[in-house]
Amino acid sequence: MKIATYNVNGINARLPVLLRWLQESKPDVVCLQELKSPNEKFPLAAIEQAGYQVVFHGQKRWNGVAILSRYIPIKEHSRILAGEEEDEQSRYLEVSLGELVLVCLYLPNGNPAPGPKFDYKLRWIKRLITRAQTLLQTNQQVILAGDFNVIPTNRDVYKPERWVDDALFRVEVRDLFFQLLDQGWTDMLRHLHPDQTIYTFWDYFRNAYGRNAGLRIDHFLVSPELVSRIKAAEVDQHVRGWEKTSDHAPVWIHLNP
DNA sequence: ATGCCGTGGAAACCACGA
Repeated sequence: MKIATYNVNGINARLPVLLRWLQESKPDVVCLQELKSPNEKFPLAAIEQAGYQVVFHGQKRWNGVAILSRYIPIKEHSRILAGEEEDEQSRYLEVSLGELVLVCLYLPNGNPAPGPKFDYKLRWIKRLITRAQTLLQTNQQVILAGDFNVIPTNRDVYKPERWVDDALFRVEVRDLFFQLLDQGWTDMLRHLHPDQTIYTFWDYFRNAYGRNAGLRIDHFLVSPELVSRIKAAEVDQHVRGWEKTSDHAPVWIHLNP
C-alpha cells in the first residue's frame, strides 16, 4: 500500500497538478494539507472521479486538511486535536483505514519567533505529543503524516546557520520534535536514507528549487511494529518542477501487507 | 538575507505562508 502526504498550497489552484500527480503516482491513500478552501468550495467531484473517497476539513482562507483513499473505507475518528478548546484552525484529521490509524496534520508555522504564533506552535506540538502517546499505548499500527513545519537536523536544510532563529528550526521546536520521536516513533525518510540529503520544500523565489535550496519538513512518523513493513520512503521531487506547482513536493511510503 | 512569489478573499490591497 502506497501512502502519500502532500501540502498542496491551495487545493483549487492546485487541482490540475494534484490530478496529474494522482494519475502518475497512483497512491492508495493521500494526506493533503493547506487546502485553503472552505468545505463548500472543496473540489469533491473531481477527486471522486479520480477514484478516491475523501474526508476533508476545510476552513475559509487558510489551513485545511484532507485524507483520500482509493480502496479502503475511511472511518473518521477526530478532526480536533485535544488540549485547546478555543483552537478553530483546521490542522488535524485522525482516521482509521482498516487496521491502520492515520493522522494527517498541518503543524503551525510559528513565525515570527518569538511571539504569539510561536507560542501557539509550541503548544500545538505539546498537544500532539500528548495525543501521540495515547495512540502508541493502544498498540495499534499508527502513522503520523503531514507538514510538521519542523526541520529536524542540520542536514535537513541547505544552510542551517541561516535558519537558527526561524520557527522551523529553533531549538525549542526541535527539542519537542525529538521528544515526540523518543516516544518510539520512527522518522521513515531518514530511517531508510540515513546519509542522503532529502528536501520536501523549496521556496518559490530566489530560484530555490533550481539551486536545490530546500528544507525537509514533511514527515512520516510510524509506530514501532510498522517499521519493518515499510519498504520504501521517497519524495516525488520532480513534481516541484511542474508548472503551477506547490512549494512542497509529495512524499510517500510503501507499506507491505 | 529580504516574503523578491503564490493563494484567497475582499476590494484594486492585505494576511499569510516558511
